[in-house]
Amino acid sequence: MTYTKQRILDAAEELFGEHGYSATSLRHIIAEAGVNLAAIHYHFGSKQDLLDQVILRKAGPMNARRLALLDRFEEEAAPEPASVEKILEAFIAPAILIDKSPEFVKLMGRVHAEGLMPEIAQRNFQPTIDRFLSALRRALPQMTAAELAWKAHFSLGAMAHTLTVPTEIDAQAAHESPDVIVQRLVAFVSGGFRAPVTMDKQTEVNR
Amino acid sequence: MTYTKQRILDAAEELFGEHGYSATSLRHIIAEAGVNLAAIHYHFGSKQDLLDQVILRKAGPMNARRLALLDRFEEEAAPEPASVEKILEAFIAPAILIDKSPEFVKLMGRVHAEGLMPEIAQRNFQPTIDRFLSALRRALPQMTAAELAWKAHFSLGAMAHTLTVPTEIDAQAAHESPDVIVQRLVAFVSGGFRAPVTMDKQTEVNR
DNA sequence: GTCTATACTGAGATAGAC
DNA sequence: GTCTATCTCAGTATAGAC
Repeated sequence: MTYTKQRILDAAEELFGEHGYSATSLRHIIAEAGVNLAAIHYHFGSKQDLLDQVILRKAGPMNARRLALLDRFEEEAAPEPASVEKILEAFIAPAILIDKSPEFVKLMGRVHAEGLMPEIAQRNFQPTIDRFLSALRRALPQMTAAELAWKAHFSLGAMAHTLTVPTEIDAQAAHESPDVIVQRLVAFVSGGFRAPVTMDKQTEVNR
Repeated sequence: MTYTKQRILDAAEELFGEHGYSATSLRHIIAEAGVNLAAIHYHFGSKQDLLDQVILRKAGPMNARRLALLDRFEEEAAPEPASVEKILEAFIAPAILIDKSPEFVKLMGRVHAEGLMPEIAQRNFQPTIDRFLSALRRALPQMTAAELAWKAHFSLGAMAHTLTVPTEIDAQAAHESPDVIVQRLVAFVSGGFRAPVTMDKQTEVNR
């Protein structure tokens, strides 16, 4: 990897995380990186592809950490399946605690939030997601596939929203340590997973 | 309201919901609406202000419905406070079931997701949010303010993510009726709210 | 008051010289 | 590999027709 390419990736990670994807122009990035505009298109092809590369550079280690944690928790629980809490912790903690790099955490939150998770990244994440879904199926054998999929969807939403700047939270609460935030989020989504469904009646709203 | 202004609002609501805010150009909107480009700036000032007006046009009735439901549920439960489930249902259902207008539902999801909830809309939503937070405080008197704020934050994330196109869900599950989705989401976030916090130990990840 | 024609600035992208 | 110049299209601003 050339020096120029490296500088572009670093600047892009910082600026995308700080201001979001749309709000960051390639001209901001070249100013921060001290390179020429065309260099971005030479090395990456497009702004979208640059985002892909920024994500993929760190997503690999992040997902490896997730899978390692899941393996460990499953070993510790054997022969029983790992608990819902542990499985969700293995998925969530590496996303928030990744090597003390808050820029990347914010970036991942923004990428989820802006609906930009690109196909390339999606492909990269799919094996990890599949592995976690099958772990959850073992932990919750009575749950239907549709219900599991929805609960995973809700959980991803809660996680993504948490990764972005939490402006809705009191300033005080927002300054809690990442460890505490992980615990709060894991407890919340675990409660959601364990909650029973009540599908036997119309919603009250339509009475 | 002039005919031109009306046409612009309708076209903007449809296109913002369909393709997102950033991906929709003002020139797309004027083509759909059959008006002149400058008419947008005459009537609305800017693209951002146009989005504000699109949201405010329907947010008022939506929040009114939320508050009406909350009032009814609180009356029915009196003298006890309304249950967490009912409070959350009163908040979530109108966002998803709003007058059979899936375009606006998608738009609200995208606005939350792209982090665009503009200040004007924020001001418009704040009284409703405050009303619901105080209802939740009554339903969960033992919960600390920080914990309640975080759980509301997680719930908003799950809801916003759900409003967007649920590509991560199986095609089958995605075609469930809005009623069922409301029930699933209410059950999920209610479980999250009722889940106990376990703040008494370090996360396992750091061992 | 409403709307149109036109132009300005900055965005992402590309071709070609070096 | 890198840089200059240029293209198209975005949001925006304004002058003026009706």
